[in-house]
Amino acid sequence: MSQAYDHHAIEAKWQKYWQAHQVFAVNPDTTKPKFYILDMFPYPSGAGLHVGHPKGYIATDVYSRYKRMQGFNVLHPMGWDAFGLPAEQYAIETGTHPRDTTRRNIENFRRQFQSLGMDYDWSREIDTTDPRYVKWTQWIFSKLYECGLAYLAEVPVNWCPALGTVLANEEVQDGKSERGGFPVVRVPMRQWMLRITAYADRLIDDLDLVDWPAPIKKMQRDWVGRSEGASISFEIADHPQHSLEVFTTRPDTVFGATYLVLAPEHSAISTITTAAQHNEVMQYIEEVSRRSDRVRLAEGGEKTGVFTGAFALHPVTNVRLPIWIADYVLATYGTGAIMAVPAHDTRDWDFATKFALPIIEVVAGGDISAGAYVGAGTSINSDFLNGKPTPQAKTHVIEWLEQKGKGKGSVSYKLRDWLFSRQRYWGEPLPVLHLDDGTTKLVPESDLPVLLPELDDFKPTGEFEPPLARAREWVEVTDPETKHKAVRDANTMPQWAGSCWYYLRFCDPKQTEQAWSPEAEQYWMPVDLYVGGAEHAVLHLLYSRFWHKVLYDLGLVHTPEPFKKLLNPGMILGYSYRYYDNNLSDDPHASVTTYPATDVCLDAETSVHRESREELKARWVCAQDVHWKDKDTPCHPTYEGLVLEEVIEKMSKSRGNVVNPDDVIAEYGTDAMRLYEMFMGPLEKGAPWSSDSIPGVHRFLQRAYRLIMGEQEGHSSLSHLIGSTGTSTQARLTAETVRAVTQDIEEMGFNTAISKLMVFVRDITREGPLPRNSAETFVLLLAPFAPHLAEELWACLGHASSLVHEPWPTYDPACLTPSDMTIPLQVNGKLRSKILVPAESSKDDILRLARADEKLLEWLQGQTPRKVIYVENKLVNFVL
RNA sequence: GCGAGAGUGGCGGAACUGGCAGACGCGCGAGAUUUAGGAUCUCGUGGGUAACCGUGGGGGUUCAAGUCCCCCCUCUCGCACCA
Repeated sequence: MSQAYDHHAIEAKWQKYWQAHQVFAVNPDTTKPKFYILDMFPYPSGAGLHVGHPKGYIATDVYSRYKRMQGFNVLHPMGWDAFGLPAEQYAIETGTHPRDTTRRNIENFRRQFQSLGMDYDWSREIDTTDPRYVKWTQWIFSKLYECGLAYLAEVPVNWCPALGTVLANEEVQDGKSERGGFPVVRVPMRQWMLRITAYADRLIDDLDLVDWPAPIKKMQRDWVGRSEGASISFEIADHPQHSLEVFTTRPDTVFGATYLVLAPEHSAISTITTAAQHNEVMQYIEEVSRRSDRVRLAEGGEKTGVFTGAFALHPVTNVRLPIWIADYVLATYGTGAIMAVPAHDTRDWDFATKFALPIIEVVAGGDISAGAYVGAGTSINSDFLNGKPTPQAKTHVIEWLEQKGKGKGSVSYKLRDWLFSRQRYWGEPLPVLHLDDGTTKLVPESDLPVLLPELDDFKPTGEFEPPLARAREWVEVTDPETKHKAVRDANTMPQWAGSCWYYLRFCDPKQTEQAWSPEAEQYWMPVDLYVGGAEHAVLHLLYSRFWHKVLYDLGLVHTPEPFKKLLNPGMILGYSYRYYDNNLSDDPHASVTTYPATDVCLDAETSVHRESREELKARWVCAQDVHWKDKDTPCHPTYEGLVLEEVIEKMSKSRGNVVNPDDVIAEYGTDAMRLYEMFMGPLEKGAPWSSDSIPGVHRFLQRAYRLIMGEQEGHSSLSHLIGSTGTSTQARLTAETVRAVTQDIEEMGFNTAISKLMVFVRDITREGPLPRNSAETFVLLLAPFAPHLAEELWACLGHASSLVHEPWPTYDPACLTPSDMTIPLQVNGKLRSKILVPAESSKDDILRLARADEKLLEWLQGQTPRKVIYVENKLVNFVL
């Protein structure tokens, strides 16, 4: 007996059909209502897609197919964020040009997407490395430059010698590079910066305009980190021409300031440090610069610092306050200097306690001997502020400082300007010329794009010189205007650049005269639904909002925000199997001792042996290779008796827990794979992949196939279908399924929508043969989830063309009313009986029937209920 | 440490404003039909012999609590000296 539902044949057939008939091509008719649904486009990595990736893509595919059937003109595009380090790393190792690697990877990704049956309009495909795209990325940079939002600055950067490049703060974790885990040191360097801080307030305020998950909004607000306070100027004893600016959010505590602290990088240090303290200070600064963040972290916040020998004068009392240097003050926040109020700031309290500095209480309400009191209260020991509650004290002291010219109200942000240069090859060159006189100018728009020079060797130079600098004839040019010698900027843009505006290019991807036409932008923007991982909660989403706002100010886009609604699909995780060994250097010839996870514990961030404290390294066994001693005991395949630890974590090659969608599709088909990923649970929730559950959804598809095609094998016979709408029960189930599935899709509740389709297939033929109307309705409801099977069934039902543009089914609400209903009867809130009553029963009818119910009477035992609660058409509760 | 979210059968998960806890699926059990298939169908499946007990634990509000209030525990994810 052959399998009736041949997913291979059906899926191949319809994917071919869709492509041949261009059914997903965007409709140029701009009078129709539009819906722009966007996936965060992927970086086409060499590993290809694993089953964790498609979850969000499948969800948008379901939703966009649904919207299309609802009559919307849907824009659902896909493209490639194709610049990036891995292709360059691969080029360094193998000499393969990143362009070739990228092209190959893109082809593989496109093939995988197509095999998933995605409804993308491939004619709108974008590749950020395409010169036709790079041109406009550079053009937008030019706009930023012209607006004064791009500037060169000497800033301390994260230099990673192993990668030969500078990394953004976000790419450094615990003092190591996020990619590769190489050590990172801080070095000053001349860099392009983008003035995102100029938009700080709007990046916070305009969050009110978008429908995003609350946690993401909060993360963005915190990242921008606006805080209001005052900057106060302190004169320095014996240096009348110098003063120190500090920023504080608690100017009301100014009378509690007992010392000042400068960040180790503060520029005033060399001026004010006394001869006696000079050596100690220099030594401290040197020490701090060598200390990685990781070491700081391990110290658990223990304060360190050194006295400069200098004193500042309190702006009100003129008391001499010692000036210290400590690394708990950050150079990059506020003014890099603080007034320390140990009584009311935890960090200052710790520091003052350690170095025996005075602590003066100036806000009542806490116990200063036990720790800092950081709450609000009434000012004390504070001269003209005494008796004032904190908010008034703040306002008052700011007024006083402003009058005396010793300070002013001010706002500080955690957000810093965006470091925009990378010393890499595989990125967009910055369209800038450096002239002899030290000035810079843009490459004229007519000369864009500035393309990458061809290189034979992609290795970083290892010096503070980008790989592009090696291409001498590319770097050395003549300024087309002045005919003077000039050099090209040899930096490239960070990977974020391309993804900052791709959603605009999708509106008009083939445009050659401009980045996008105003008409296309006007029609398609904003993105109605944007779906992608929460890992981009701050960086990508903040950067692209920033660019968008600049473009908005220039009148190039018509909405202040690019993404109306945002959704973060949860990650699909994998089971991986872990043990440890002591081969820290990965030496293949070393003699290695292995340990099970039970022997290992964590010391700060490092894995160490529970007893010997020897440092160990985690190792993983590929899931397929695990030897199962019994069903709960995974063991190492070769090291006898080594029990592995089962961990659920993000899928990655290094963990050996990757499931390839190609394999799943080959076995169960795309429709089953899509259905499984949507059925796993709520979209936003992460869950481990479990291949065991796929046969379940595959069975459902087979049942659906047989339901429509009939039980007969070999040939399709639809003779079992009846023409009418069937029994009232069948009509109701059909209407109810339309209602429920529609509502669930609207709410992105795909798992429950699928369960309702399952109920339909199970129950629709209980009372009689399948009515044609129910069959067609069901096929249309199934279409967004299992589009290939649905198309096949639709065709078999006698339709000549694809169902992609069929109207979404509707229902007659009158059909929903059942002829009777079950009313649960409770006694004291506990379910005791149920009665079946006609649907149109009144309250009195129901109560009368309830009181007559035999089971209930037993429970009442002749007592008269003290109270009877009736919930309309829901339940009756007798309270004794 | 701070912030956010989540704890429901053997498992993934349902349950709109408080109103029949466990939809649907996996797994498991029984049967039917079969006899080389990862097949199909039907029935059953929270625990307990029962009364009863059951949504992380403990209190509370209510006729009625997974849902509301208070306290506590655990897990996951962000942030981490931001003055």
